[in-house]
Amino acid sequence: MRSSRALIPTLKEAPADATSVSHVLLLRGGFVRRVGAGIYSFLPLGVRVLKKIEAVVRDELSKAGAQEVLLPALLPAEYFKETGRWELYGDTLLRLKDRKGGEYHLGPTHEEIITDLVRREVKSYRDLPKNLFQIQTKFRDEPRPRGGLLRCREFSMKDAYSFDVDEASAKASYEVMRAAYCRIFDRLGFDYRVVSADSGAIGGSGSAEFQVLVQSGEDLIAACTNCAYAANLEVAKTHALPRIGPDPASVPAPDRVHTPGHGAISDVAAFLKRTPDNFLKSLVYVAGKELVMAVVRGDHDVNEVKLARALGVSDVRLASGAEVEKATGAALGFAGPVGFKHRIVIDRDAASLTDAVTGANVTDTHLLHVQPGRDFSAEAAEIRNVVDGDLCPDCQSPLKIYRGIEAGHIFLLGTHYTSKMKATYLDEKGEHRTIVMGCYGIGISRLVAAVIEQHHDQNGIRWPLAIAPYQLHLVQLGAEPEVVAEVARLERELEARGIDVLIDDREERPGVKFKDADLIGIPLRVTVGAKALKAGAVELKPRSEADPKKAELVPLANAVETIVARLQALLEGSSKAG
RNA sequence: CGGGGUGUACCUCAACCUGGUAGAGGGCCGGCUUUGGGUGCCGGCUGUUGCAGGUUCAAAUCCUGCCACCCCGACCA
Repeated sequence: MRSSRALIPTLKEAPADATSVSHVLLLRGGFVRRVGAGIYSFLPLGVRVLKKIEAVVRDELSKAGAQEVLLPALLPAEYFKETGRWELYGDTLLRLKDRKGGEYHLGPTHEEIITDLVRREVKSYRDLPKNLFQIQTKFRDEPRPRGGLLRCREFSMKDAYSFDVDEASAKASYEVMRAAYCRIFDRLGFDYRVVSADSGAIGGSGSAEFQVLVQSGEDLIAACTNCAYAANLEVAKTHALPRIGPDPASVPAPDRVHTPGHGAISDVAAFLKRTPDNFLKSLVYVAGKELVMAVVRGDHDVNEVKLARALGVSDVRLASGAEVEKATGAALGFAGPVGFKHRIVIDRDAASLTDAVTGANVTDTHLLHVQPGRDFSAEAAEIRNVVDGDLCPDCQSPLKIYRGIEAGHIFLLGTHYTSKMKATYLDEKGEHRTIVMGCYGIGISRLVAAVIEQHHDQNGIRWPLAIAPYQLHLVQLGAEPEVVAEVARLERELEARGIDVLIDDREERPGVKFKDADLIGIPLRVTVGAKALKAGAVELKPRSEADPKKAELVPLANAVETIVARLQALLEGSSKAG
């Protein structure tokens, strides 16, 4: 492809509404344009990247035994009504009506639709297992789209669904998909971790996320520095901490202390000359209609997802200042578990504290010498956030906290959907049994952004070869006949070798072309100009080389072979990454 | 949905506070120049100042309402 004929509108300046690196570079490089909040058009370069990612995904999934289908995006309401998700999904579901007033929605995910297909077509244990996937546009009316392609309301997703005769078989299907996902993420050149995760609204019994590790990621994950343990902070566990404080038997009775104006833990700690880990931090939550106090060590934070799970509710919210003051009878900052009249949940590592300090439920007052279990009773559970340096629950090595982008998520659904939708088969004995299901998602368009978040420098994108929009950027400098002829020869011979070449034949100054080449980020660049041609050579420079002057002179006679060899080496390099 | 912010040319922004004919740079078009990391000079095109009301002789500017977008939080591929 020749740049002079292509639509590759690069921008010198970043549009003001883009903040994430990938968003800025996708706009500046001419890959996408914004149409509305969380709605994007893909330009030619963007489409090429999408297609390359899709090709890798299709290849690995078909190797894993999955078959591609294409389900509609426009869906009658009846399917989601059947499983209750018509109500459950809430405002995230994009609903619409047809001319007759019939209720429809745009598909945010397709468990119901695929299950309906399978229950109609699969009748016998002989028909199982099945694994079906599609690559399709999904619609979710996100409360807050952000970061360009990182979180869209319309986005491309690969979703796969497995159907098995029983749990053991479903688990095997799940493991096959997990392995396929690892190969996909390896081939795409990601630095990623597979982490245990909460199943969330999709439901089901187990799940793992594929988290691409980047500083700008919105998810927090805890990963062991020694073994394979890794988990989303929402579910991460730790080995119990050693007890802090003296022998419980030696702790005197609680004693009030005047702490005027010192509500915050750090303030009181400094005022009382103690460290925050001597404190029991007490937060009042509303779970359903019930008030609950969550108690963690002063240097720890409550994890609301874990708290909700410990309480057996779907979510909790922090009580308002007024609610807290009504419940404790004291100003905000002086709540404590001793004498608290509602349910109390204490974090395991707070329960082992002895001789602790807590709020006294009296304004400007704290209690010293508080002893969990002796002075108040509470249910113990792991309800705090894991922090850097906590110990791995499996091997007790230190955990480290990373930030990540959730790029893939796999679920063991069990019979969550199939039982509601009566998707059954006849077993060998002629008895009806419920199909066991798994589902597997990859955010294809999100991956485009994730790649850039992980592969860029101050000059632009650095695509891994496997998904670069073109494999080679041929930069033509000047328009002397010998330059034009050499460019044409390379174009012909390289394309004959099956290489995707983007040729910058625009009438632009060299600086403009080099800047654009760095911005667009094609992994290998060949420069054809009078200067090198005089020496009978062209210049070769990988995008990964930061030094602008460092280019390799390659004699014309070897140019094609050298380029092919370099691309081969790059491909092997990127598939080893991650 | 809570909090914060922004809407002026294709892009980045100024002018708004203190009302008086809407500007710069980049881009784009033309000319000359330059030709290995966004060349320099000259000329040119581009606007219902987000929308609707209101106040005023006069509104980008002040007031009211609405809309859109971005960022931070609660949710998710």
